[in-house]
Amino acid sequence: MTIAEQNHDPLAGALARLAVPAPTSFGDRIVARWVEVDGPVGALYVAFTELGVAYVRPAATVAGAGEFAESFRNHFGRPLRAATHPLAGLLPALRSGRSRTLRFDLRGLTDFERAVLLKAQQIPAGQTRPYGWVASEIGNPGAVRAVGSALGRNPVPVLIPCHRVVRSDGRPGQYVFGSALKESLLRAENVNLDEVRALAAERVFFVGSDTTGVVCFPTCAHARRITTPHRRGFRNLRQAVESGYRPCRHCRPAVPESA
DNA sequence: GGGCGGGCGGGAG
DNA sequence: ACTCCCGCCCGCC
Repeated sequence: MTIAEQNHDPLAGALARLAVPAPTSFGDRIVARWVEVDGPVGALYVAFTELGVAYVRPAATVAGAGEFAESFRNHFGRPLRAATHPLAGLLPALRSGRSRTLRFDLRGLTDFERAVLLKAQQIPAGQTRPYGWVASEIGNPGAVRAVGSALGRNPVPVLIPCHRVVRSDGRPGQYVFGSALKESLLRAENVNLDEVRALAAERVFFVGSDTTGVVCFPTCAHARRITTPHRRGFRNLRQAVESGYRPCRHCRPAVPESA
């Protein structure tokens, strides 16, 4: 029986009006859609609801679209069907590594988890920040491991770039899909992991310019512009501040909590 | 320089 | 509500 036919039946019509309160099509309010798109290091399955992107998996980490849809149903309790075309803005976001204008459906998450993900989203492509930085920035400087846990539950990896959150000793750290994929993602956006590693071997985790007196995380766009003769490395931020440097306003290196 | 415990939020009973 | 227990950690011995 169609909606039009129901409308000729007073009872069915009344029920239909109760059951369909919103302007968008009933189907799209229940059924989420999925697409397969090219990501920076291979294909991605991307599911989205009426609110935005809700679930992302690298195609290589699931057996196929069927398993992806089943996993989505388990997590979100609603069906998933193929979309005719990708969500607007999805492909540009993947191309640029910037997802700030893309909409996400993060309703299933706690406030803490959302705060962590929104902060991770602010890390520019090609740069990294430590877990402790995310914790400080969201106002919970001690919640470092909780940040790791929250990132581990990121339902929309790659798009919300939890792979840009790394260990403070310069190593990439763990990743939902393994640290190898984390490294690949970082290399794909031209993070110089070899340089970071070389600096870490010399216990350098912050880089400053002796002309500007500004100290940055090594991957900060401003740190990369410092010419070699003026580049100065620091083991920790306290050391830099004691030498008269101030934290960069763009990458905002945080004071170690135990200092 | 590797191991250890502090530390916090979340989730399962 | 109140345990536990765990985690993409951190910095200090």
